[in-house]
Amino acid sequence: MTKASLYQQLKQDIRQGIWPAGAVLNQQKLSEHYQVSRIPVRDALQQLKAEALVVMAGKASLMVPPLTAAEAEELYQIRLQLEPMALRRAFPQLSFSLLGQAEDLLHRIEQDQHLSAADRGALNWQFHLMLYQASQCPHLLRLLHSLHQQVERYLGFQEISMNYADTSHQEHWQLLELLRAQQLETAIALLQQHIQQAGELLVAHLRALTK
Amino acid sequence: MTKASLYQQLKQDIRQGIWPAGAVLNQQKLSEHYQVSRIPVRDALQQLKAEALVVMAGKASLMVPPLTAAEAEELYQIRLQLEPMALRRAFPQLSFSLLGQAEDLLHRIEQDQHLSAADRGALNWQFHLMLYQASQCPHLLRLLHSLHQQVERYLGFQEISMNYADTSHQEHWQLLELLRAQQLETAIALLQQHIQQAGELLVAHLRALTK
DNA sequence: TCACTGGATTTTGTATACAAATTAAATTAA
DNA sequence: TTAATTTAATTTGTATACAAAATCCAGTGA
Repeated sequence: MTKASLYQQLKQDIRQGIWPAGAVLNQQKLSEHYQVSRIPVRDALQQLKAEALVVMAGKASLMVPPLTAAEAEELYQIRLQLEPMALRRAFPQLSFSLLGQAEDLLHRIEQDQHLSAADRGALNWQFHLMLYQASQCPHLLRLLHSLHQQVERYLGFQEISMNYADTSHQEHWQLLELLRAQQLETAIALLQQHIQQAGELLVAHLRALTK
Repeated sequence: MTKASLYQQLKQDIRQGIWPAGAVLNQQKLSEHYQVSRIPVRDALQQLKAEALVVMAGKASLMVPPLTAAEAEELYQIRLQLEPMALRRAFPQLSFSLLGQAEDLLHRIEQDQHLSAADRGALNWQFHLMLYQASQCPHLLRLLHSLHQQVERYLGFQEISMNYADTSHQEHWQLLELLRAQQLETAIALLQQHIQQAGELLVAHLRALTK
C-alpha cells in the first residue's frame, strides 16, 4: 500500500461505506486496517480533510461526514453553476476527434452489459469530464472533480440511478448531437436541465428517507 | 509554532512572497526555517496541495504555483458564478443586525487611516463573507474561501488595489443599500459587475507585465 | 554538441518512540 | 439525579532514524 494509493483506497472505502457516514476515523485503527504506520494515514487524512471528504468531529478527531439532503442540494446547485461554464469554455476547443471519443464512451456504456451502478456512474462522469477537459481550465476542472467526488457518496442509493439511468443516457446522446451541430446555447440548457433533474431526484429521495 | 499555525504561517508566507512563485518547497528547508521537524511540515503541505496553494513540480517535489493571467481570469470567472449564488441564497436570511454589522465594517475601513493594502483587502473580503455566510451553505462558503485565498496571491501588485480601492468601496456601500431596499436582482447585477471589473483590471495588469 | 547511462547525492516516504492534547470515566458536591 | 471536576485512558502531534525514491551530474558514446 503506497502513499498515493492509500489516499485513493481510503477515498474509495469511504464511498463504498466501509467507513460509514458518521464514523470516527482514528489513525491507529486505520493504520492497522491498511497495514501501514500512522504517518501515511495522516497524510491521506489531511488531503481528504481539505477536500471535505472527512470533517472535524470535535477538537481533533475526524469523521466521515453525514449525508444530508440540504448539502446534496447545495452541491448540485454549485455544479449547476460551474458545469455550464466548463462546457461554454470547452466549446470552441471541441474537436471532431474528441467528440468521437465521447461517442465511443457512450457506446461502451451501452454495450457493456454487466456494469455495476458504480462503474456506469464512473463512465458517465468520464463522458462529462471529457467534454469539460477541453476547456483547459485547471482550477475549474479541479473543483468539478472535487464536487463530483462528494456527490458520488450520495449515489450509493441504487434506486435513484436505476430509475434515472435511461433518461440520463439519452440526454448524453442529445448533448453530443447538439455540440456536433454547434448549438451551444441549446446544449447548455440541456445540461442545466440534466443536472437539475438529477439533483432534484436525489434530494427528493433523501428527504423521503429521513421522513 | 503549533500545527494549525504552521499551516497558516506557511500560507501567509507564500502570499507575502517569502516563498515566491516558482520556488520549490523542500521539507528540510521549511523544517529548518520554521524550527520544527518535517512531520508537521508535511501535514501543512498536504493541505496546501489539496487547496492548490502549492502544486507538484516533477514527480515528488512541490512548488509555489506561478501566477498566470489565464489562471487569474479563470478564478475570477468562477467567483463570478459562485458569489452571486451565495448572495442569492443569503438574501432571505439577511437580518437588519447583520447588515448593520456589515456597515460597521465599511465604516472601519474608512476610519482606519493607516491600513496596509493587505489589511484593507482582508476587511473588504470580510464584508463580502459576512453577507455570504448568511446563506448557510457550508460547501459554497468553503469554495469561496479557497478561491479567495488563491486570488489573494495576485493582489500583491499594489498598483491595482490602489487604483480600484475607491470605486470598490463605493460599490460596497451601494450593495449594502440595495440589500436594505430588498433589491436583490439589482444587487446581484452590481455584484457581478464588481467582480468582473476587479478581474479585468487584474488580468489586464498581468498581461501588461508579461508583455 | 547532444543524448544517454550510471552512480552519487539529495529529497521524500515511512516506521518507531515519545510528548502533548483530547476524550472518557469516575468521583465529588450541589 | 445532575453538574462540575479531577483522573485515567485513549488519541493525536511531533521528533528522530532509516528506507525508498527522485534528482543531479559526471562520464561515455554517438
